[in-house]
Formats: sequence, structure tokens, C-alpha cells
Amino acid sequence: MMTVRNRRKMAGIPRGVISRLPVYYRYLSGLSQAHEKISSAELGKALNMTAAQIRSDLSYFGSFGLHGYGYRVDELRQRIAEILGLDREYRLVLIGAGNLGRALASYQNFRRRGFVISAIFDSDPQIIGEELGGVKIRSIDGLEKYLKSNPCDIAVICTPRDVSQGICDRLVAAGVKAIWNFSPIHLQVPDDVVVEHIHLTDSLLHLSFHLRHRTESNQS
Amino acid sequence: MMTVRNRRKMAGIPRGVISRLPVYYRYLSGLSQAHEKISSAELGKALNMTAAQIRSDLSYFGSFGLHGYGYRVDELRQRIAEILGLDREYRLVLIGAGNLGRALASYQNFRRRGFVISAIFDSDPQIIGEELGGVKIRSIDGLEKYLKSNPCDIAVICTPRDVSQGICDRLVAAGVKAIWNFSPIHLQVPDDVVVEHIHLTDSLLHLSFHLRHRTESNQS
DNA sequence: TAGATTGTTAATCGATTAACAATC
DNA sequence: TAGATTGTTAATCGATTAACAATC
Repeated sequence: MMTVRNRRKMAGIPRGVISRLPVYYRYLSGLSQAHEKISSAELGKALNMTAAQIRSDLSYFGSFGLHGYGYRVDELRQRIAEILGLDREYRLVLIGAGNLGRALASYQNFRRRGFVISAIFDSDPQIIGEELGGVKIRSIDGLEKYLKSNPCDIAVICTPRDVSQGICDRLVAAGVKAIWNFSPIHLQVPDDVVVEHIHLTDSLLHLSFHLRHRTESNQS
Repeated sequence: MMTVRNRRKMAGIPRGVISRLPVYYRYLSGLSQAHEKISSAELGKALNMTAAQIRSDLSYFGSFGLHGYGYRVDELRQRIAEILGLDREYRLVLIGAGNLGRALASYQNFRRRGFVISAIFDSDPQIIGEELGGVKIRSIDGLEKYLKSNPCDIAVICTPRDVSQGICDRLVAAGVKAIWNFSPIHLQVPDDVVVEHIHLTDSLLHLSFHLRHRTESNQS
């Protein structure tokens, strides 16, 4: 029997649903062991969402709850982890060992979730050979050769704006399918490549906009 | 005469519009001086949006274009800068001088846009007194006293998850109205306080989700 | 003027929510 | 069983887009 929800499922998961899954996962991960069960109402209260939205989001992937009870925290977290693809390791290469690149390379939280930086590239001869978080900085010239023998899942772009699109093109040509972009430009990529943009300054401007136009309630 | 658009304006600017303004601004800022004019169609092509959306977004704030011509790049950038509140300086305080806090403090791009870090706080006696990007690290104990004599516009939270809500409450009590949150929790704040969350790990999980469920087109 | 592109409306599309039958 | 909460539908709400009159 083909329900409407099944059809929605087939048609693809809405963007909003996908970006809320990590939020649920993060919250569940932060709960103590003592917290055995949680209802959509409780979860919604903690995250400022409606209970209906949470149930609707989860139902895209199956039925993880128990009628009249709620969700078992452990199980729900585990299921979401699977949906998010957290049951394996991901190899990352990082391009650009400036301020931000260095900070990301030494931030150990990503590794904890299974995201391992396996190589760092830069174009500055001054820093090539240095180590960052246990990983040697290589010359950007060797990018293609490295990727050929060491395929990576995700490339992290932390380069200055004017070289980022070029680097991105080289990564895509080398077969990279996912890009984490910290450079302040909108990268152009083919349809089968996913890009997640972290535009720090954009987010600051969002704050200044609200400070400027502050009137009544403007909860984010 | 009260048009429908005016009514929409009164009803508040949609979230999506606000988050696209920085994107427009960033793109226009990246254009060379030689680029005098731009049409909504060109802008849309560069940013993977429809021309209609761009025109509709801008029309919330006025009429900045010229019929049959397009937009003058300089003027449009200037107008958006004003809308975003970029015609003044903002004072930031940063809480938590760990990996990420250090990176943000030494990242000079924010200052260039008028966002100036005026103080850094941490609880670790080992690093209190150190300088980061020309700013001394102070003891978190002095937070309230400092804010009393040095009001700030935006507080940047880079603390570990278990202390972040507490720090946030102290900031709000001290009158801070805008928070840039890098800590991996959903902060609870009153309605008149704006929070921008930067959840780096959430964004990584978005990528792993796409890698896991990769089928046809999944452009971000 | 003819050509081009804006600003704005109405139509479309998609996402959120309220409500409730199903069920533990 | 009675009480509670899920999963799912239909209704609502809001955002995007196509289309076009206005106009430079």
C-alpha cells in the first residue's frame, strides 16, 4: 500500500528536514544516560520547535517511536546516526592552512564523530612541511597525485577567495563529491557534488541586521 | 496608497530574505570596479537563484534598480550595506579562548567589516593575561563588571557545551542583545535577544548525509 | 522609439501545523 | 482499561516563481 507519506518520501527529503536531523542528534547526544525516554513534546520544547514537526521529520525515515510512550533516547540517537551516515569514517583533506584552516585542523571534535583529516595542503613554501594536529602540510602542487592514491570523502576549502573556485574545480576533477567551504564565495559545482557553505561573516551581518532593525520580538 | 508589498513589509521581513542579503552583499563586494552595472538575471546566475527572487527580496527595502537597465553595482552594495547596519562599528566580546576562540580572535576579516573584538574572557588561570590579536584575555569573573563600563553589541560564545547556557544567561542579564554561538547547544534566550548559531559539526553531518544517500542531483 | 529590465502581482509550490485515528 | 503519545492526514501558512505592466 502506497501512502501519501511514502510518495513524499520518494520525492526526496526536504532540505529543512535534513538540516534538523543534526540538531536532534546533537541534543540527544547531550542527554545523560539517566534520560531513557523522550517525547516529541519534550524534544520540541528544548529545541523551540513544534512536536508535530519533529514527528513529521522523523517519519520520513521510519517509525522510531512507541505509541503512548515516546522515543527511547538511545535508540532514536542510534537511528538518526545511521540516517546521517555516522556509522563509518570519513576522510577529509583540508586546503589552506591559514588562521581558520589551522583552527579546524587542531579541533579534535570532528575526529570524535568520525571525520578524520588525512592531509593538509597549502601553497606557501614557508609552512609546507610543518605539522598541524599531527598532519603534515603538503604542497598544493601534489594535490591530484595525493588524491589519486588516497581518495577522500570531503574536501575542506579554507583558501583566500580568489583561488577558491580554482581549487574547487581541481578537487571536483579529482573526483571529490562533497565540499565544506569556508571561503567567502559561492562555489560553482556540478549537480552531483554537494557543498556546505560556512560563511562566518554572513552570519555576523545577520546579527547586525537585527541590531539595526530591532523592534519587537526577533528570535532566531 | 497601501500596496500589498507595503503590507508584507509591515508584517516583517521573511527570514530567508534576511539571510540572502549578506550573500548579495558579499558577491557585489567581490566585483571589480570595472563592473558598473548588474541585472537581477546576471546576479541570479552567479548565485544560483532566480532573478525574480532577487528582485522580490530587494523590493522589501525599496526600489534600487533602474527600469530597462539593472542595478548600479556601487549603489546597490551601498544600499544593502545600510540595510545590514554596516554603517557603524560593533563591539564584540569573546568568551572562551580555546581553539576556535583563538582562531576567531586572530581572524582580521571581521574587523575589516566593522566588527571589533574589544575583550576576551576565559576561566583558565593559565591563559588569563595572554594576548590574542592585540587583546588581553581576562578572567571570566570580571565579565559583568567589564560589560557595565564597556557595553558590547555582540557576544561570541566559544565555551564548552556544559557552561554555555550559564554564560549566555549572564550575558543576557548584563544586557547583551545579540549572541554569536559556536557552542554545540541550542541556547535559550528571551525574545528580544537574537542568536546566530554556527554549528560546525551539524554542517559536516549534512555532508555525510548526502554522501550516504547520494543518488541523483543533490546540489546544496 | 524600440529594447530591456525593473517592481509587483497572482499563481504555484512546498513546508509547517493542528487534529485525530491508531495503538501501546 | 484509561491515559498517553505516536504517525499521518488535511488544512494552513508562507515563500518562490512566472508573468507582465510600468518605465527608463
